[in-house]
Amino acid sequence: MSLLEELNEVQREAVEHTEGPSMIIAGAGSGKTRVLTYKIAHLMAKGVDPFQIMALTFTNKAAREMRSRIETIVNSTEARNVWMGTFHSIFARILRMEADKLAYPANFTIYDSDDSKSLIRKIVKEQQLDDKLYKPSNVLSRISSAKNNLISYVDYNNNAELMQVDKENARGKIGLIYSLYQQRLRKAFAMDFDDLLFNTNVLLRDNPDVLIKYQRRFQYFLVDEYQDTNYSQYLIVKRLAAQTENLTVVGDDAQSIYAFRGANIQNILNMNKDYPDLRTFKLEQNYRSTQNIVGVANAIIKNNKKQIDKTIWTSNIEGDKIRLSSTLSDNEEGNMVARTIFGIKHEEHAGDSDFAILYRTNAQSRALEEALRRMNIPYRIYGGLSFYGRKEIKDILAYLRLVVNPRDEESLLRVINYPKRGIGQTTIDKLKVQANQQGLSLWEYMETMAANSSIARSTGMRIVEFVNMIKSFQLSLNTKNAYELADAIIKASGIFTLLYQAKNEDEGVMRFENMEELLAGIKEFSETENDEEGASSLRTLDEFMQDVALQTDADTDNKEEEEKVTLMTIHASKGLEFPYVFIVGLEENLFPSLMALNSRTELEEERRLFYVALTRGEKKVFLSYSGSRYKWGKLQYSEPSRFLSELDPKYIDDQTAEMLLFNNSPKSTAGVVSKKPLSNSRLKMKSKTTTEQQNTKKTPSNLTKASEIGRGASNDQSHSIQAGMEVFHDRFGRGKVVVIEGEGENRKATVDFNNSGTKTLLLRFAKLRILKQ
DNA sequence: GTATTATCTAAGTCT
DNA sequence: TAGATAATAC
Repeated sequence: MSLLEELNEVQREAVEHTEGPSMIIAGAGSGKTRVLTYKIAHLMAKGVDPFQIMALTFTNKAAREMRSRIETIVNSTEARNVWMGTFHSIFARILRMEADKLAYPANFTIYDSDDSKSLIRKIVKEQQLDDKLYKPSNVLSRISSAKNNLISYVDYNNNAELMQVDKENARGKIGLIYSLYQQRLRKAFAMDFDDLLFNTNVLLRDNPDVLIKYQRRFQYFLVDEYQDTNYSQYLIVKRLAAQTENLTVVGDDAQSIYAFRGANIQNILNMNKDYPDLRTFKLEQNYRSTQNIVGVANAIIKNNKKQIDKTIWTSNIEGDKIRLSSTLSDNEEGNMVARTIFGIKHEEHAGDSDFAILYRTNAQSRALEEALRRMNIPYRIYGGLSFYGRKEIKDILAYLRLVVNPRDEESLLRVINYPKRGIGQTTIDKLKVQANQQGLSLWEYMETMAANSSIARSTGMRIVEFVNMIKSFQLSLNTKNAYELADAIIKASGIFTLLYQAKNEDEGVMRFENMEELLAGIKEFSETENDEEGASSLRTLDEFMQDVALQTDADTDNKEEEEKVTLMTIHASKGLEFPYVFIVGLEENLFPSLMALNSRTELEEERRLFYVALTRGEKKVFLSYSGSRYKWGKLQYSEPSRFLSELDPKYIDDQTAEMLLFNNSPKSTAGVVSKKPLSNSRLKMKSKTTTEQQNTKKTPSNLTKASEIGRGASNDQSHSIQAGMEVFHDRFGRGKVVVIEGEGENRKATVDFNNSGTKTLLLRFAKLRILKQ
């Protein structure tokens, strides 16, 4: 079979092993997508009905891409019949079909985490709990991890251990909040993200007929990024695949970066316990990156204790070394990255889309954006405040959601007085109380008001008007297509006028355009044919809304926007590759994150994250850190990441010292960069001791805190250094001071180093130690 | 009930 | 810094 010829031996074996359980341990860049794609193609070529194949991918976009590649390979559009997508989207689809078994309507709403948090905030308020103790995000993550481990709210409240832990943390009411939260979700006909998986498990557990139906329907299961599945996902797969055990999982323990949302690496490690017949394939040849990149990444990941034994190698060229640079501020870091991109574009004829800038946190994107804009380099940011996260989009979507499911209370409250229609907080509070007394949802109560014409108060009239408006939209749900209805909603609700008028304000134009973009998206949806039901079927708003909650930035295709530099978090870059990769902000407390320093497991996850970042690069990887950075509006000084000292110097082109001087403009008073050598760890220890000596009584907790302004800037010895002295520099070694210039902050020394030549160093950075006066 | 102003507070990664 | 909420004035 010709399609197999394009695979290496292990890849081919993995593809040809179609019956029974198999696990593919796929190192970074080893062609796992290729194997998955070919395996599905191979199954189809063997005559397996594509309707019997379920493939769970990490993003919906990945699924789409895989699908079109399969279509090319097998030269047929049959691949569209493979069920392919993320866990959340595939099982949301199944839940909608089987909703009645769970006493939900098929058009239930999916609450995103903002909805979830706002609901929790309300519950905390209603229960008159301390909102300092019960922060929505904390409570939600507690609930979320319970759900991911299939602990229902009833189980939770009956679980002595969990209750004890909460009590000890002075958060004994989390069980109660969980219960109320679930009840409110149900009342709103809503599920949160975790419910999609939780309820799928409930569905398959409590309805043997349904389970059997899907076990028969799907004969082959393929799961990508298996290292990032949680218990809930694991059990769904296990249940569905129990009949045929034709299960292929692909993953790499070294790239597990989602433990924070319940991903359980044990799912990979325990595969052979669950499936004694398991065949394991190891893909160890990296086809993506240069030897230098593979080498540096391997050296990094070696610092983690727990991992599956494997050796990633490549026959690619050696390539350039990984360049490490430092700057004084985050803005300069941005400038440096932009300048480098500009240079490479011209020298190496690279396109903008060949570059990616990866960072640990979304907040870091701003300085980079500004720098790219200054250099006229087109870019696109993925994640962060994504399109669907913008206020104007959420407002519109809230209307659309409300029309599809009027019991969706989050949406109702969002738009009941937007645009302003004279229904204020006091009215809403009254409505809530009355609805509660009658045991009705807010919407149901408002409906009875509409039917009951005896209400004459002007506010009552406004409520009736609002209810009637929503109801009139509902009447068109099945007669108008999604676009026609959405357009009508925007106009009739007053949103269009409001945003049109706001066009004069600074942000207004953007908002209006965003609204237009959303409408264009809905229009496109309305005009595409429905795969399953043929061209005659109307594409309704109902249908459109089903996908929206699970749409992410990574899923949106950007046809005309191809040629742009990509900015994203490392998490979002998983599975992607770029010729040139910049990893920025390699600083303590940022990467690794401050919050990950408490435990080895968390720190190891950060290290895997670094590994993922490094292995995105094909040709060149650039690392950088900055001596200072704006965080929450304040300037904070930062120290180089501990990961830098783990870099094997033989792969590194260290430019940090040069950068320090290069960036030293008299104006810039920002920043303290403590130079740390990467060449050997003993030296590193030494430098640390000197730092500690300077700050008398530096407690461990101080060490982990971001240094405050003004602290650490002092260097006792730097003031006493004079020309003629013999000094020691951590990286350049011994040398003799030739001359001292400048005052205070800008005091610098020209030093003739024994082995490194003559350098001019800013004393406040250089951390010179005096050897001989 | 609403508009304006003051104050608070968040602070990580994602479906 | 910026978004959300609380307090205040109208």
